[in-house]
Amino acid sequence: MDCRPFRVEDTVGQGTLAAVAEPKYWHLRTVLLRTMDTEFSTGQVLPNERELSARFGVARATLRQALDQLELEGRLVRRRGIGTLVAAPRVGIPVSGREGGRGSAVHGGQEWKVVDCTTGPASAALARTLGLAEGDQVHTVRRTRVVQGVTVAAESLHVPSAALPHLAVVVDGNDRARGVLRQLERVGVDGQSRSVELGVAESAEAALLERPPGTPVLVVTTQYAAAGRLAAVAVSTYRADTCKLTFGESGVAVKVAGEVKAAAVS
Amino acid sequence: MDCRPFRVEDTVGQGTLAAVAEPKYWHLRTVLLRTMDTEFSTGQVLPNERELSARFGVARATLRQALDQLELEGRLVRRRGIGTLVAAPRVGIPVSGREGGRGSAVHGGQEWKVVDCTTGPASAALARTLGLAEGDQVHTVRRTRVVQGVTVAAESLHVPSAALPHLAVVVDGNDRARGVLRQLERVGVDGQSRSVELGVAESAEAALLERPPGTPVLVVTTQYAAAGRLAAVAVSTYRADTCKLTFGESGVAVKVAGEVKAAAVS
DNA sequence: AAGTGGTCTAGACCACGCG
DNA sequence: GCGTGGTCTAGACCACTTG
Repeated sequence: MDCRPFRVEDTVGQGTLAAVAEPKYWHLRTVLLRTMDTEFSTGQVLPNERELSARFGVARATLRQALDQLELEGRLVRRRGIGTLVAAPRVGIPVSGREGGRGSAVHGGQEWKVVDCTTGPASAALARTLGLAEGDQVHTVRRTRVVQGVTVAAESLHVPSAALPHLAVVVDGNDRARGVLRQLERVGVDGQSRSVELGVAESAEAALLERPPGTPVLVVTTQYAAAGRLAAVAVSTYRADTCKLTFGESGVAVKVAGEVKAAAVS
Repeated sequence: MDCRPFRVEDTVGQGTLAAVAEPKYWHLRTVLLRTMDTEFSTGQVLPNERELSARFGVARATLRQALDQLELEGRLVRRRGIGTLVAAPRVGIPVSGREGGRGSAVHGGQEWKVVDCTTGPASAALARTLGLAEGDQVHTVRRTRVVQGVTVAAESLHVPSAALPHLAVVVDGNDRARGVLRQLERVGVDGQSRSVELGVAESAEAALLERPPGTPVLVVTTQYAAAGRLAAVAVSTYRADTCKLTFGESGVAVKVAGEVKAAAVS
């Protein structure tokens, strides 16, 4: 195929030496974005990088810089050996107490798949966030969140042993994980507080997310409280390329289905 | 100065042809991160890029790829003409109904600075999110959020004219903005629902945030409801490099001051 | 003027997916 | 084998800050 829509005139020259001399890659991004919106649809593959860079009269590295931006915005997916595809709009992923899975506060629904469960002394950083002394025993459940067949998040849930007095320590692996989660349910969770920040997936999480290391992720840190005390801390890393985190608050009964494109509302 | 801590042996060779042949830039990132954590402190400047790339025996572009990662994680700040600095830990920014400014639901506190206010027909995308017909009149208040002297966010608050029947239309600029905000207060807000996703700052927001275009941002979309109807939509872009968004829920009285480093809890 | 990060180039080779 | 994106190089020039 030829994929005519991309034309050289769009970017070359840039004639008007007015403006503030926008970088080439940024201008290129804008042109690509416009063309994608008007001439392409979800899942379609763009011309390959060598082709595009030639067509726009720039070095391949410069074109890639533009594609990097679009990928960060979740507008592109690049697959080695395949090509560059127009991405589907981001999926809204509920991250609220009442909505994940079956409605438990630690959202133990079927969306979550336990990877493993370990118990050991807390690192300095972890002890600090849990309000423990360094070296105190902590259960750690690693699990992934799978939505519509796609792994969208990896999580480490840390629970001080002291918070689960009735847990049989003999069981191991998935059984123990189940035990920890069930016990945590039983303890009851009064409330929670969360934070969201940008991060990159290290090798371990990256593998779980089926992405290369360095993949941008939204890091959600949740503190679960029980009886006024901190009962658990979860660190969840959501794939930033495909996820839009939603925090529903139950009082709202607005039934607007639309999605806001940040760009479109500027 | 010499900045000895960075040593060549850390990365060159990588001898063991075991492992999965980690990319150089990723390994470099790890080495830099470790050295920064142990030998440098907040605000300190690293050796310049040409120096570092020479010291590690890689091309400057490769070194920059590693620095790009660290910058995305908020560990580095690069200033043209100055150098590369170790960044301060991210600031926790409350994004909850009760915590911003003076406690109003649309957080009208002194942290927010109105930039301008316009009224005009809604674009197709905006009309959809507000549940209006395209072309319906909408007030748009642009403002920035300044925390401790730093502009951390830019926001566009969209309110359908129909939702504010008592607004005098004659006033303009800041007066109108104040009017819109006050009227919105008066209407009352029952609840709200939010989403967070990754984006990049376009030129307009980038300027407000005092960052170059393409800067990664956390896009927070908030829907405000009043009497069961959607009364307003706010699209806020927070600087991803410096901000950690916090969603406090009032029931939690946990007083743990610590911060979780995602990396440290893996 | 000197030093810094930011942009851009032209080319090479590698790792992956598919026919 | 071939085409794709991913990595890496060596070098050039520009834009910005500071003395």
